[in-house]
Amino acid sequence: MDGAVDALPRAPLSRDRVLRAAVARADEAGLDALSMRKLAQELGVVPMALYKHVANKEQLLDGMIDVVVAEIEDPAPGAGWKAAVRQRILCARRVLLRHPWASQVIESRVSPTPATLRYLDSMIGTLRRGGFSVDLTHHAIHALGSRLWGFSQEVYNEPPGGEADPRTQALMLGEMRAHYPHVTELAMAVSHDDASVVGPGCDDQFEFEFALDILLDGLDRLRDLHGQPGGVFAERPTRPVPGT
Amino acid sequence: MDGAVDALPRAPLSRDRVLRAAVARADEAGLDALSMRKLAQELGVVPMALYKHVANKEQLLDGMIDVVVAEIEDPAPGAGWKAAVRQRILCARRVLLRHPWASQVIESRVSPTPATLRYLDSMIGTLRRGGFSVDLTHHAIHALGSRLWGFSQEVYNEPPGGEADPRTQALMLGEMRAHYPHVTELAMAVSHDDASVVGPGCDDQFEFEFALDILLDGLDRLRDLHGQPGGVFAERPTRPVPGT
DNA sequence: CTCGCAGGTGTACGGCGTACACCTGCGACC
DNA sequence: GGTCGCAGGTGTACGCCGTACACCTGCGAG
Repeated sequence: MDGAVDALPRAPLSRDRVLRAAVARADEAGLDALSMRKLAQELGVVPMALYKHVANKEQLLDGMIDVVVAEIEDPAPGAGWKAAVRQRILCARRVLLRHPWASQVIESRVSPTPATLRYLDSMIGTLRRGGFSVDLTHHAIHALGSRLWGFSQEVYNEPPGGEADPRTQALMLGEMRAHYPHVTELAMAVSHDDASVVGPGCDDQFEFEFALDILLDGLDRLRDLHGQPGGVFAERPTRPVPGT
Repeated sequence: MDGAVDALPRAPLSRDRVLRAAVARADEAGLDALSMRKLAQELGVVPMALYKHVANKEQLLDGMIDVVVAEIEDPAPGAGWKAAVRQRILCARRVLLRHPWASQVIESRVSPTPATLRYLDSMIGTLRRGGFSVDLTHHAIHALGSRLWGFSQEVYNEPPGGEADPRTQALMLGEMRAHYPHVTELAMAVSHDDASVVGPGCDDQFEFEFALDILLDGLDRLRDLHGQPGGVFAERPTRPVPGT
């Protein structure tokens, strides 16, 4: 009974296999459904086996981010800095839309992993070659913030209340209009084709690019001021004195 | 032994007391240190007692955010839209710096609470009175994103490796320079006064205002285009057709 | 006087991350 | 060819978490 029966003796684990399985599970079942125990089960292995390949759950998450960030393609060479940055960030966004859990995890990381450093380095390089001073580059990276990684940190998409029957919904609408008239006006205008206030209603991709372009245009303008004597962001501007 | 001894029979719980205690604990011990059990213990009560005042932990977090957001002061009346928005957001930032855990919690909320709606409503109102069309207001809110709440969603502040003895640190610096030259250049320039690459080194407040001003200036420009015939963000512009 | 109910309690369950001791099978080396 | 070490998988156990559910208790309304 125990001879050559167990046909597939199960491919051996490896850090890579663990990470890929974790990413897959998070993709299809969400981040909450990703526990060391469930992941181990999915790999046909006892939970503690994972710890031979990742130090702990934090490092698992680090590794998962590395996998995801590595999916962001290199920029097409030859374009201007703005097109290159824009294209790359939109690519990052496409990647992150494939892995909806990733934004939350990226936010929670405390120190960068190799793939993120590679990405950052390349992005910084693009700006520097585009004529940005070191300092302006620094500010630009901060200003882009999470948009660098392709997500936008939306405020609440969902109205309160969720779905309810139309009658109470109409009632809630009245409440809303009374207490938060401006929010209501905006929500109604945005979802003008829908009958109700609910639903995403707004085009996330548009909003993302809208803000991205404001930032890129603003940075472009500042870049042009660079270099002239006393220019705003010439190399080594005086930093504001700390602690005032 | 059990007469009038237990001098303070403990003030009765209330939703408000629970929320304030939770905020206090998170402030001083961090979000990870906030569990229903610990919170109950701090209130001198058995864990399940809390559930008479909040439905579950999610609702506890919602309530905590409400407490924090309510601390954001109303704008001084009479200023222009830009000054009003700017001042209010900087106030929000001061509040959030007092409650470092709050940004993480805000991000994780799924539907808004009363105080956040109040805040949003007021912010939208300021923009509308400042001459923004409904649509441009909508885009503006999205573009500001988490900056509305006073946080900026920073990319990693901390370099990899943490603190180590100077020798290995110098070694790591070499590694860094080899693999990530642009990141290293930037990091060195930013922390030019420190001897090492580590440390925050950069002025978060400056970075925050830098990005904020780019956005506000960009929005201002778009606002000026409004209203003229065929203007970019006149009322009811054609939305990009979805799904292309 | 009693009845109901808001508010506090006790016990228990299932899930989590992971420390620690253990086993096992394979490749290196004498 | 025998031994040894060690990488990799196992089993058990601990302490923490959120919270369901039944229970008690004391107070104000009737």
